[in-house]
Amino acid sequence: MPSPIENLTKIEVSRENRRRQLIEATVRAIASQGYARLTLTDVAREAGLSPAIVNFYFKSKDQLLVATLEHLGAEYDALWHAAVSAAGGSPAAALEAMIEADFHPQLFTPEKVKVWFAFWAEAQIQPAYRDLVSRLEAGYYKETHEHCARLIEQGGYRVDPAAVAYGLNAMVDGLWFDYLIDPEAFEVDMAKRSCRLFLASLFPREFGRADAAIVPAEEAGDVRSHTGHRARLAAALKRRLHPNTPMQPRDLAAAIGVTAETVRNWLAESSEPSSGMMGRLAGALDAQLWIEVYGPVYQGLRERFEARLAATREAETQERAALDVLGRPRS
Amino acid sequence: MPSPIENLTKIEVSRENRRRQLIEATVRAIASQGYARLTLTDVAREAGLSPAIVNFYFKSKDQLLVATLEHLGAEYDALWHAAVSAAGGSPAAALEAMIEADFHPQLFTPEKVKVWFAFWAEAQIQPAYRDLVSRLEAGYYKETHEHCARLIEQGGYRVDPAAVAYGLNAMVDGLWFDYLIDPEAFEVDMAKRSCRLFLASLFPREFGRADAAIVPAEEAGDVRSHTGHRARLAAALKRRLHPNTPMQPRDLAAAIGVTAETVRNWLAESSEPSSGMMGRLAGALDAQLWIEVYGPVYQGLRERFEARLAATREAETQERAALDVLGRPRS
DNA sequence: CATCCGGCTGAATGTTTGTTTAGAGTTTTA
DNA sequence: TAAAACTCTAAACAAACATTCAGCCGGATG
Repeated sequence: MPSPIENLTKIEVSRENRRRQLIEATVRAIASQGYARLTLTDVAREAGLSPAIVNFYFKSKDQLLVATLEHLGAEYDALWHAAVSAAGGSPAAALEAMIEADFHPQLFTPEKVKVWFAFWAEAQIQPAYRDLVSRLEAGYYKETHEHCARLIEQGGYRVDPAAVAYGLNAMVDGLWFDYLIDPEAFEVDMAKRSCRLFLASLFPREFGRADAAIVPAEEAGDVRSHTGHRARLAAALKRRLHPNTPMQPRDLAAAIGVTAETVRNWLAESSEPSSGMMGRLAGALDAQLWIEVYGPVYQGLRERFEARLAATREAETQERAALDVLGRPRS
Repeated sequence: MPSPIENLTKIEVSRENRRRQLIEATVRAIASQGYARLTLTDVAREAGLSPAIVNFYFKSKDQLLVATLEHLGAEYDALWHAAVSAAGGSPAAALEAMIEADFHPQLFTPEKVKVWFAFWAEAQIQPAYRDLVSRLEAGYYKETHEHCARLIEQGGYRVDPAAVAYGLNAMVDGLWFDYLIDPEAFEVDMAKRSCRLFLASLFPREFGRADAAIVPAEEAGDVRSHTGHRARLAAALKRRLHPNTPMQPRDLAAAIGVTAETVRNWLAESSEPSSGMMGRLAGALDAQLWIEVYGPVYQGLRERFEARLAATREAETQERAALDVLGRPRS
C-alpha cells in the first residue's frame, strides 16, 4: 500500500499544499463571483495572499483554471469508483451506489455544482476543458452501461441497456441542474427517489415496484448519518501510520494541510474529518481508504437489495403461476 | 386577432429589428467565443456593424445580455405552449408534445444550447438572470406536473406526480446537457426514446409497454419531415394578411427582417421559412399561428395515442379478467 | 433646395486586469 | 555562519475593453 507522499520532499509537499490552497480558493471565488467575472485578485483574497502569487505557482490564470477543473474531475472519479467497488459485484447495488455517489455531500454542494456548470458551459469554447469533461462523462456512462447490461442479462429483462444508461445519466445531470437553478427548493431524497423510480419501473425485482418507489426511501440514508465510520477511519489510518512505516502523523498532516493535532484527534476517534478533508485523505493516501471507511455503508445497501429482491421474486413467481394456470404464459 | 406591429411606427419597427439583429448576433458570438470572453466587438462583427452601436440600442453590455436571455426565454415558452395547445386535452399527448418541443429544431441547436448553458451558469451570480431562469423552469415544471397528475388520475395509476414530473424534467435537462457536451454523438431519437421509456414504464397503457419502447419510434417523426405545413402556413398567413386588414406583406416583412419578396414566396408556397424565421413570424403575429401550422402534426400524434391506448387497454382487460378468475384481484 | 434629425461611426478615454520584475524576508544548504 | 535558494509582495507595465462623444451621412421634412 504505497503512499504517493513518500516520494516527495518536504518542499514538494509544501508546494502541493499551496497549489491546492489556491485551487480551493478558486472554487470559492468562482462560486461567489462567477466564472466570467473571476479575477486573480478574487482568488488571492480568498486564499489570503497577494494577487501575484498565482503567477508564481501557476504560470497563468488559464493554467490555474485548468488545474481547478482537473482537481474537481479527479475528486468525482475517485468518489464513484470507490462507491462502486464497495458495492460488490451486484450490478443493482453498483447502480444504487453510483446514484448515492452522485449526490454525495462531498461533491453535491451548492458551491461545487455552480463551479461544475461554469466549467461545463465554458468547455464548449476551451478545448482544454472540453477534452477533460468529455473523458469524465464517457467514463461515467461506460460504467453505468456496463452495470445496466449485466442487470438486464441476469434479470432476463428486455430493454435496451444503452437507453437505460442514457436515461439515467441524463436524469442525474438534470437533477444537478435543478440543484443549480434552485438549491433551496431541492430535496436530495426526492432526487434519489426519482432515479430509483426510473430504475424500479424497469427492474422491479431489483429495485422494487414503481408503486413502492413513491414511498420515501427510509433506507439508503445519508452516508454521514451512519455511526461507526469514525472508528473505521481511525483503524484505517492506524494501519497506514504503523510505527515502522516512513509516514508519521505529522507527515500526513502536512500533506493534507492540517495540524498534527488534528490527525491525532482522528486517530483517537475524538473528532472526524469533514467530507472535504476526507477527500484529501483519500488523495494523499490511497482510494482504498474510502472503501474501508464507507464500505460497510454500501454493504448495508447491498444486503437490503438482496432482501428486497428475494421478497419481490416470490410475488413474481406466484403471479406467473397464476397466469400459467390459464395457459396464457406472460409474454 | 390583433397584431402587435399595428401599434408601432415604422421607426419603432426598425428599431426593434436592429435590436433583434443585435440579439441574434449576441447568440452567435456567445456560441463561438463563450460568455466569459464575449466582447462588444465580437457582437458588432457578427452583426456587421461598429462596436459602438450596442451602447446606442442597449444602454450597456449588461442590458444587451439580459435582453438576449429574455429573447431566448420567450421563444422557448411560446414553443412549448403552442405545442401543448395543439396536442388537445389529452394529458398523454400533452406530455409527448412537451418532449417534442424540448427537442424541436428551432430551439435544440448546438448554438442555442451552448448559450442557454452559459446563461444558466452565470445565473448563479447575476440576480437578473436568475429570476428569469427560475420563472421559466417553474412554469415548465408546473405544466408537466399538471399533465402527470391528470394522467395518473384518469388512468388510475398510483405514483407520485411530483416524482414523475421531477424525473421527466430532470431527464430532459440532462439530455440537453449531453447535447452540450458532445453534439456529434447525440442522437435526438435516442433522447426522445429515453424520455418515452421513462413514461412508458410508468404509464404503459398510454405510452406502450417498456419493452416496446426500445424499438425505434417510427412514429412521432420530426416535425420538419411532414409535408403539408407549407400549405398550412400560406393559408394561415393569407388569413392574417387579408386585403382589408392594415397589415400588408411588406409590413410583415419589415417586422421580421426579411424582404417582401420572401413573404410573397411563402404565400405562393414556393418556399418556406426556416424554423428560426417561423419563430419570428409567430412573435410578430400571434402564437395561434404555430397551432394552425403545426397543429395537425401533433393532432396525428394524438390519434396514434388513442389507437395505442385502445389496443393496450384490451390486453389489460384480458389480463385482469384472468387474474380475477383466481380470486386474486390485482393490487 | 435647404434644413433638420436620427442612425451610425471612429477616435478618444479611463478603468480593469493579467503579467512581469525587482527586491524583501525567510528557510535551507554548504 | 555565510551563501544560496525559495517564497512572497508591492509596484509598474501593457493590453483589452466598455463607454462616451463629436461629427458625418443619408433620408425625411419644410
